[in-house]
Amino acid sequence: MTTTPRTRGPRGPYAKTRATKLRILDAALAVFAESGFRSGSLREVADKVGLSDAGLLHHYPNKAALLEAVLRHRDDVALVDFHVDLADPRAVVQAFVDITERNMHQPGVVELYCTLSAEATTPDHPAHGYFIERYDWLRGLLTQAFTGLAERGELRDGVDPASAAVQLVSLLDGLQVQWLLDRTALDMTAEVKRHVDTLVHAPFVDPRAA
Amino acid sequence: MTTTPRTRGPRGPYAKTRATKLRILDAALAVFAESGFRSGSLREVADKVGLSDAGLLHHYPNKAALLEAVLRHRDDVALVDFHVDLADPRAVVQAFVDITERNMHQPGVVELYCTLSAEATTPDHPAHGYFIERYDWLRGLLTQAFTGLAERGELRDGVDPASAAVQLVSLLDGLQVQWLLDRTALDMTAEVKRHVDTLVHAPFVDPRAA
DNA sequence: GTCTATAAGCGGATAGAC
DNA sequence: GTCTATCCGCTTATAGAC
Repeated sequence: MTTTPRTRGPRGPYAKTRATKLRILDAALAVFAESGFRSGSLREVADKVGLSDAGLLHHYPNKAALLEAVLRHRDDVALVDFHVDLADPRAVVQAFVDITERNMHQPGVVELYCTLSAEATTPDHPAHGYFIERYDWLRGLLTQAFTGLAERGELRDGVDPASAAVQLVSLLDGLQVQWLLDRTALDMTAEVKRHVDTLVHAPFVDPRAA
Repeated sequence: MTTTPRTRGPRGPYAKTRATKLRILDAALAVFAESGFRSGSLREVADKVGLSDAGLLHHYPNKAALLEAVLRHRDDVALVDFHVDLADPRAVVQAFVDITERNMHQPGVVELYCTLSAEATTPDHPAHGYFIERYDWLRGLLTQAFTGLAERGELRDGVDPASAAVQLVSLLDGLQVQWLLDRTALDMTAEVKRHVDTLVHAPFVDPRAA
């Protein structure tokens, strides 16, 4: 008794529902990015899609479910682009530079994570657990990468891998706030590159160029 | 014709008003810190103080005015503690380490700036201008300090003062998000010290210890 | 699958009594 | 200086028609 999930496939059954859901996720991303989860309203999302409130709630049972869907969808999309060999420390670090570069061309996504991560620091926020896990994962990934670099003797003396991981993640987040406030104030990619160069024995060349 | 400002002085006229206003500012800080400006409600602030909504609005004409008062008050308080010789580059950099140390003992204040700065990245936010100016000021202060260190040959080779300024400010902000999410995840002060040590020729001793 | 109607509540802000 | 009363708008969510 195998039941095919009927929402799968671009042209399968429920194709229209699937398309609507994607449009809803896009609109919700924009609204939550600009106003956060608490202040962003379902009505504004619905208006953007051309639906009524009730129409929207047919697809996602409530507001928190919609937020979770937005975050899960972003993760899915990100994972498609971001297929990096986790065993290659240089590739992992380079990926963070690349992501920064890409982020400068999608300010909406930057705004989403910036706004939500701050909002979600309170324990009762629906995305609180999500962000704790996310940062744990990011720190772990980078700690492993820096450890790998250290073993190859490519890390500058006195640099602690776990510490370098925390600091790189912090740098990315902090740069985003200043960049969102004033996009002429700084060049995010350049700053991240410069920072990485202070950690790793120069020159840190893109491993894909080899 | 000199008119004495009657709200001045701890025991002068309107002393009660002054005390009430301070209690309001404390309560508002807590509410805006936890929920941000948009989601935080005047009612919650009023309840904390033991006032009605209307009673609160007698002291501050509207919500935005209350937020501005909170931020201005925080600046006043901070300036009292933070009287650093701006001509001494080491003292300025050390002050940022000290502030981080102090912040770990007042998470409410950290939450306030973390939440509001993210929320205020949208141009229509009442604190948008405040945060643009604040970051400009912080970057300028640190750029000057790092330039001074460079002139004395105390900056590591290849470190650009303006870039170091942006990165230190970013690091502080980013650390705060992760710290608020999980206070066991990292030691903010230790990370800031470590970062400064990678910029300045070690050892970077507290100038007050000399 | 999307709508209208409706419930039930909270939001900021004003007017005027005390 | 603080209150009560009130206005009006916006919020999420449900029920049921189409």
